[in-house]
Amino acid sequence: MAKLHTKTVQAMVVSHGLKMTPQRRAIVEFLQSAIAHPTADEVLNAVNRKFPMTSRATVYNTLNWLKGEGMVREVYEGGFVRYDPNTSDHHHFVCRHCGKVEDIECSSISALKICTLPGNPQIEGYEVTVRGLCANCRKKKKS
Amino acid sequence: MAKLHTKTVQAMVVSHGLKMTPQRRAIVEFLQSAIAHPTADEVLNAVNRKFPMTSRATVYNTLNWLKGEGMVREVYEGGFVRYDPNTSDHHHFVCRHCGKVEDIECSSISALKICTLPGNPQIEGYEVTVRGLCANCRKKKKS
DNA sequence: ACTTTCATTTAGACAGAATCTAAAACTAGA
DNA sequence: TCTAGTTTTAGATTCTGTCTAAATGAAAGT
Repeated sequence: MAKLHTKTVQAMVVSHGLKMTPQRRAIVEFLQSAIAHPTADEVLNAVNRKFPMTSRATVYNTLNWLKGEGMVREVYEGGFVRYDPNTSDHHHFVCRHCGKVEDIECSSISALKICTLPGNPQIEGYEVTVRGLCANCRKKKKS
Repeated sequence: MAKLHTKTVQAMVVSHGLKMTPQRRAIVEFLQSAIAHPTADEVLNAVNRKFPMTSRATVYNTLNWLKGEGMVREVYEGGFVRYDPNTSDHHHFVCRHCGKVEDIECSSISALKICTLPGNPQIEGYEVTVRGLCANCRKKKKS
């Protein structure tokens, strides 16, 4: 599964009869370069550094569209909605102390065996949130 | 681990030098009887049916206190914060069609083996969100 | 049962996040 | 270049959640 890519977005935009704009491009590019999981506000600030007049509405429209197309994931942790540009199958680690959200490769976790669930729903996937103390906070606590 | 229980809450309240009020009781009772995972607003509406003057602040205060005491869990799905009165260790199933959130017993899922994560953080627990089509939506799609 | 104390409730103000609107600007294709 | 139709923008609006100060009410002692 591909990570968020400008070309992919461009193609997606065109195939939907939409238009590629500098703002959309800037949003996508920021998301690509983001190491962490930015909030909508962080995206807005970042894009504003490039296009000082970008409005909140544009950022939300674009994020929601990307979400709808499955090109970003929404992650809610510590009372904030964050956007995750990594759409490849993966899980999350959340630090209970600093609140940081880190990606976990699928391969770091054993596959889940899900037995029959009540009602027998159709299972399409799953994601795991691991909680604990991140390396940094762990070190700080010790010293 | 116990589910939310009026007696437990009563004891907890007293042991903290707090006071048991009809509003708190109504909130707890509604959470107990809730099959689904109500939003703060749904709690407010439900409690207002019994005590028409209950204010938003009271509901949030109580929910936050219960959360702080570990007597309810916060769950975020479909853009909404929900409250889960089931504090026993369990996971969630989310229907991609109707958005319903259902509890999954721990025993329905095989234990996870988490290999060494980058940075070697201290792992304290994990929760799983299974996604798919619930029994109801599955039936409707077929017909 | 009465009083006192102090937590709690209330309504409404407030703050922040997200959505909506209508007019202006722009993209992309002809 | 021109045009049609999408997108952007600023600001208004809505919604969630928090805060405040005044009024209320629970619980313990009398």
